[in-house]
Amino acid sequence: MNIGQAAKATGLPPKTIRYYEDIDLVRPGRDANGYRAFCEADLHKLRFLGRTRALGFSVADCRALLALYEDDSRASAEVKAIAAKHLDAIAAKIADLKAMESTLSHLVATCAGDGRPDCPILEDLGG
Amino acid sequence: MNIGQAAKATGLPPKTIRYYEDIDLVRPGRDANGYRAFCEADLHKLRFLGRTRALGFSVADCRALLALYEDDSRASAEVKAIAAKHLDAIAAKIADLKAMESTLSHLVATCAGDGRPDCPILEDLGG
DNA sequence: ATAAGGGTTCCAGCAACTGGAAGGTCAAGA
DNA sequence: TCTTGACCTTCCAGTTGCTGGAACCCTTAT
Repeated sequence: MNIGQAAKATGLPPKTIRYYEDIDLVRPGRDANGYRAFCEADLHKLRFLGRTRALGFSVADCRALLALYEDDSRASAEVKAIAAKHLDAIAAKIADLKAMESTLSHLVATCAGDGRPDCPILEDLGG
Repeated sequence: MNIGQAAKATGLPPKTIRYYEDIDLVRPGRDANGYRAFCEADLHKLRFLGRTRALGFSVADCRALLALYEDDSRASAEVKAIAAKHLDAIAAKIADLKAMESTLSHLVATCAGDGRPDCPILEDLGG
């Protein structure tokens, strides 16, 4: 199976798949003509990576999770630790964004948004 | 006033201030010895940039907002448009993160996190 | 024969800094 | 006076996770 087919099968762009090979996340074989040859196990890994990335894990975390996934003697505590830490990071980001949203929505609400120069948004930003 | 003083006065790291000069967001003068010389207007700009960046605006948006700030004949509609668009982007990010948080918190809650290999997190990620 | 539509590699660039190296400047203390 | 330490300068490289593009090869159909 070519990279194009693998891309369709996994939902990842070909460029991304090449990149994942480049950083050794996946190691497809090669056909005689030099084309990458993806087997089912490769596709499975790629889908795994797609899901972990979609959950916002860093590539480093994805690598660690993949290694744990393939290690039958893993301790689930290791997995949970990575996930819990990421969950904290997500919560922190949400809090940051909510603070920005709160500030900004107040400002936007009070700005007339017409042709005049008076602007509470800029007044606030200017200090 | 040196860059170190300016950094303390604005809360921005010296490296960041140099970077902002590099991309022409601010243009401090120079002393005879080659050191940057920041005036009050420079500090004011830097504080403005610090606040806009803290609200999550891209540097491109910050540049546009700064230009509007310094343009007495601006229309507040332009400012509001930029801010409203950013507000939408923030809301979208929050939604994304909340979805991740929801999925991940369920998974984390169901994982024993002990020494055994059984792991609902990995089972889910594996498909 | 050729054209379209795959595939390959490698290099550059994005955002917004940050770290570090190599070196110039300045003020204070022995 | 010399030196030490804390500044400052420039420039280059690295970060994260891809993405775009150039130049070129392979396969299949017309």
